[in-house]
Amino acid sequence: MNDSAWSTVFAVTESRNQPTGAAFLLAQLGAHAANRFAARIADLGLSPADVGLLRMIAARPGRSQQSLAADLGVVPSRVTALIDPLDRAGLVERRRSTGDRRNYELHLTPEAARVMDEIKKTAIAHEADITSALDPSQRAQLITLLELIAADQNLTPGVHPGYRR
Amino acid sequence: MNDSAWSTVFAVTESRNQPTGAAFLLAQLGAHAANRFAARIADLGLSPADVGLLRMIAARPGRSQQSLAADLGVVPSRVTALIDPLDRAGLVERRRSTGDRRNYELHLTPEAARVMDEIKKTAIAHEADITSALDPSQRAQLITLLELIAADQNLTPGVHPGYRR
DNA sequence: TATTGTTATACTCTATAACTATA
DNA sequence: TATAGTTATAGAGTATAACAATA
Repeated sequence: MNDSAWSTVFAVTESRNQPTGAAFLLAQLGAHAANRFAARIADLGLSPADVGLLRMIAARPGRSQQSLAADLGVVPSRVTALIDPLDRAGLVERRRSTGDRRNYELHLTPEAARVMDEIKKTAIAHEADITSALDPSQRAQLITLLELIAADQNLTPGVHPGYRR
Repeated sequence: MNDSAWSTVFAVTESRNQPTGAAFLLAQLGAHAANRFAARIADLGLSPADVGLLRMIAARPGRSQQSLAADLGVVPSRVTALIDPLDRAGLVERRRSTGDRRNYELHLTPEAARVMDEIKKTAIAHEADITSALDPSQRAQLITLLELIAADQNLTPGVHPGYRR
């Protein structure tokens, strides 16, 4: 579904030509921010899912595919498919656990470390890009308001709801 | 991909435990707002796409599937699949155009008019729900800041980017 | 020959279930 | 028997291409 289509989905004020509510603006800007980030990391040959996986492994090296499946909320067979390309790309290494030879210990390769640096640079550039219209005071104000809403909506700080359903 | 997964995708500040950037908050709240709206209209037996289609037809009754395809940014065969369930549900009527019998003129049924009322109520409740943490002045402030960003990012007012790619 | 809409086909994403190796 | 991971299969969503009816 493209731009025009989504505009009609979230429209609130039918009396005017354009939807103007805060809910619509949030959905519009949120999708834009997510799309822009996806486009940026696509230049690195990665998908948003790839970045998530790499970060999860970086945060806890040696973790199993099962633990990843649990945290991701997907079935184990899905993790196989998600890790395969990263393995083939030489970014993730599957090492048989010495203690329990049924499971793998997932590790990032040295190459992945270089990629993670690029991802970090990309994330910082992305943040600057998205907020470039605001001065520092406005940016702080925006974050305050957004955090008020996030708390009110019972969103876990730092946890993105994804796009499911 | 679920909550925890997405949190790692957009993380900006690796030195802290949580991502805190405005870009992340926008993506988080935008996805939340879109998900909540989808959940609400699911109670009406509709998908976000259905709502978009109904609104597009309501805004220009008699329009063809081709024009819908163009505005939606999808191929004509996709429109067939999108309209079919709405037709079967008795919400959209395909009338052969008398002038050019190749195309249909799409119209909403009286039943659809009742559904549109429900959608409107839902959208208003949704807006109130999402912004319930803010007082009127804060809500105006938020909209101002979001509109600054939207303009800076060259987003067409009232046009949602969708979740493509 | 060009256009509107449908059908057939294929590709991607994801889940369920059966299977292998290990415990 | 239970667990980690893989493979096989199926269903949803969407695009491409071939087709029928009409122009």
